[in-house]
Amino acid sequence: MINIPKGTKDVLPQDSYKWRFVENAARETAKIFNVKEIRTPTFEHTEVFLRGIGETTDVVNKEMYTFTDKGDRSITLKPEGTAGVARAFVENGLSNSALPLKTYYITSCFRYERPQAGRLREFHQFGVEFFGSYSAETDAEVIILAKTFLEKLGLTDYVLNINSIGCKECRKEYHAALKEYLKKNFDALCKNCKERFEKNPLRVLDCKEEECKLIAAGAPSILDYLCDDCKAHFEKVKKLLTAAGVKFNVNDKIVRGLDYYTKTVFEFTTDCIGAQSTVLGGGRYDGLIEELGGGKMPGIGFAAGIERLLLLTEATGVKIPDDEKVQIYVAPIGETAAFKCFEIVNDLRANGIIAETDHLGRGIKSQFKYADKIGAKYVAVMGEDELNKGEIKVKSMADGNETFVKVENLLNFIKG
RNA sequence: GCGGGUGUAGCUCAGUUGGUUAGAGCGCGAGAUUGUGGUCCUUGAGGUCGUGGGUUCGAUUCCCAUCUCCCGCCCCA
Repeated sequence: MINIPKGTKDVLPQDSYKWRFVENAARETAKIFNVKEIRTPTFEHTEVFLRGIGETTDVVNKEMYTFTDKGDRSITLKPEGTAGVARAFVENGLSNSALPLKTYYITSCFRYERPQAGRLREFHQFGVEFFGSYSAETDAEVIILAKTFLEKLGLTDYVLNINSIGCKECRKEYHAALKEYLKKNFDALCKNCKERFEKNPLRVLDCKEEECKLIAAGAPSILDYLCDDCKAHFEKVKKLLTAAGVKFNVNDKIVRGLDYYTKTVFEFTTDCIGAQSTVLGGGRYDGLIEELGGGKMPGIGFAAGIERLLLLTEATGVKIPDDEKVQIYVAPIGETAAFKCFEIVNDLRANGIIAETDHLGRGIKSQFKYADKIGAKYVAVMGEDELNKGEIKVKSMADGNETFVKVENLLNFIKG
């Protein structure tokens, strides 16, 4: 037997309706916010992610599916959605379109990691990217969109954390202050954080080690170092969210692991699905388009992990509506009747009825069993008698009532 | 990349202190006076007991290795 690659999952026919439920909620939310779908390739030139996500990040350093193709090009399966969309934005000259340009996608992403609860090597994201607006209204709208989406799914067990990590300018000052502070506590830091000190001191704030948490608690806050513009921006985002009735915590310890983020960052987290608690995360990236060779162009977006959302619906008992059931199973008895039933079923389907009939030449009894299993609302039996009279005997599976219906009236009978 | 756990039927799991044909429930198939489902009953199919070595007269059971899946670290959605 050949088995599935590590860290991947089959979505089986009996479960796929749950995925469609999430995807439909995503598309409906996008529609209301006038967000248009964008589809970019599953793989890109590795360069896109090196430049976009940042060469020092863990995602780029140790988690990418990178290979050389037969034309000697370095290709990488997308580990996230934003960089590819940004590349498409630049390449297609979308800065000349009506701005802001609001896009979304539902896509597979790939990261070479050890699988665990809520973490797979191929996973799926619903993501949103807005381009062309610096305004706080845009930040607030993106966050409200995210919340609307989660609400549409019926989710409630989550909290929203927001922070501002400043622009290039104020982050520089903060970095210096943070390093100054960390230097004083350097010996108490965990092994990992000692390395982070040089490469990415911000990440120390995010460390889960007890000693580091203590040190992080006393660290200077980025919020005290924001420049006037960043500060005003963040204040306005908070004000807009509050006015919109969005509950949030300001958490100056949240840091995102992708280099492109600036100013507003946010995470919707839950404690219901294990250690991988972020179900949706994102932020502003005002330097990304330039990094990929475009002009000066702000952007902001988020991505939600579909598998994690599905885990959360399950963990919190969200009721996902059942998949569509077969409306009528047409059961023939004998060859001649089977021919007629095939015709009847075709006709019902042509009229939009979910209809099914025998494929295996089964007896009437097992046809009923089958019809029951697939959840058929009605079973219509056609044998010699019915064939001769031009009728069909329709049984309601819920109450067992049987009615003789003229074949030409069957469609109307089913409809109501 | 590092740690802990796990691996017996499609699924959930028993079991063998090493000994002839390896079990249950669920599911699946067939039947219960041959034109009627969901309950009950009868019956059937389905496992090289994760894989490869080793110990042994004999291993699914003991030992070693390896892989898988699960959980955690790291990181992120």
